[in-house]
Amino acid sequence: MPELPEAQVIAADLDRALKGSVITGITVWFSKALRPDDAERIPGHVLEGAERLGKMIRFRLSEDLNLVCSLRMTGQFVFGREYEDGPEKDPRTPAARIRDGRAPPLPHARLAFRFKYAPGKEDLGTLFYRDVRKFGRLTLFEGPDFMKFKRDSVARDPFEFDPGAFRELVKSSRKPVKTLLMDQRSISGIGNIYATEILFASGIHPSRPANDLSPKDADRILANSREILKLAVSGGGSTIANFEAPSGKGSFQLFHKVYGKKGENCPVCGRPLSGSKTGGRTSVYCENCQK
DNA sequence: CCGGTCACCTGAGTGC
DNA sequence: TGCACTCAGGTGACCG
Repeated sequence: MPELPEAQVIAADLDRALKGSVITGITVWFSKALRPDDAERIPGHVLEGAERLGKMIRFRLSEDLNLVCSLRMTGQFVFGREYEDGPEKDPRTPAARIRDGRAPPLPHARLAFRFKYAPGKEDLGTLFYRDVRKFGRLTLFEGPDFMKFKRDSVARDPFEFDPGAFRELVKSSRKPVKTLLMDQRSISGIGNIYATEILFASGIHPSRPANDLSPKDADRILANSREILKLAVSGGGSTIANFEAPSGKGSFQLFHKVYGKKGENCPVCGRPLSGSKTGGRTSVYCENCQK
C-alpha cells in the first residue's frame, strides 16, 4: 500500500508513540507475516525507534536487532484494546464493539504487539498489524545482516540521491523510465501512484526508455520527485482505498493530477488521459503533454 | 540483463 | 440478489 510518503507518516507516528518502550509480547495469527522463530526473539527488547527505509518501516530494537516491515498493498498498523482471546475471537458484533469502546472491530489482524510503554508515553494499548491481502512481511535482522539487506535491496531514496548520481542511474538503464522509478534496488520509495504523478509533472511518457532521456530530463524527474513526495508527506500521504496511519487518513489523493483519472481531461491541455500497462502496472498519462 | 507473466490474497465495484 | 469478472498503492520467481 504505502509508498514513501505513507511509510514516512507511519514511521513517524510509531516512533513518537513507542520510542523507548519495551515489547513485552507478540501474538502471531498469520505466520507468513512474521516467522514464529523471529517472533519469539523479540519480546524483552526495547523499541529504540521507528524509521522509514525506502517504502518500508524499520523498527530498531535493542541489541542490534532490526525488524523490517514491508507493508505491500494493504498492510497497516493500528492501536487498540484487545480481548484475552484476541480480536478474531471477540464474540460481539462490530457494532457492539464500537458501542462499548473497548476494542476496535478488527478483522484481518495478523499480528499483535504488546508494550510496557516508556515513562511519559501515553498507553495506547496493543499495536495490531492488519493486512487484508496478506502480502505484507516483517523480517528480523541482526546488525550485520541488516546492513547487507539494506545494501542489496534498498537503494537511496529521491532525497538521498544527488543529481549527478541520478543522471548516471538514468543513463545506465534501458528500462521504461516508470519501471526504473519503481525499482526499489535502483531508487527507493516510489510506487505506482507517485511514479505516475512524477512523470506527468515532468512531461515524460512512462514507457520511454530511461537511457533515452537527457540529463535535464533526469534533473527534472528528481526535482519533481522530491517536490511531490514532500508535499504528500505534509498532506499525510494518499488515501485511495484503505490507507490509514495510526494518526489517521492522508489527504494527498486530493492533489493527484492523473493517477486514477484515466479518461478524464488532462489538467494541462484538456485532452482525455490515456491508460496502458507498463511493467504490469497501470499507467495513466497524457499523450499530448508527456513525450 | 531485460521485459513479460504469474503467483501471492481478499474485497470492492461493475455489468448482466 | 447472485454470479462472473475486473481491478487494486507491491514484489519475487520464473520463462523466453
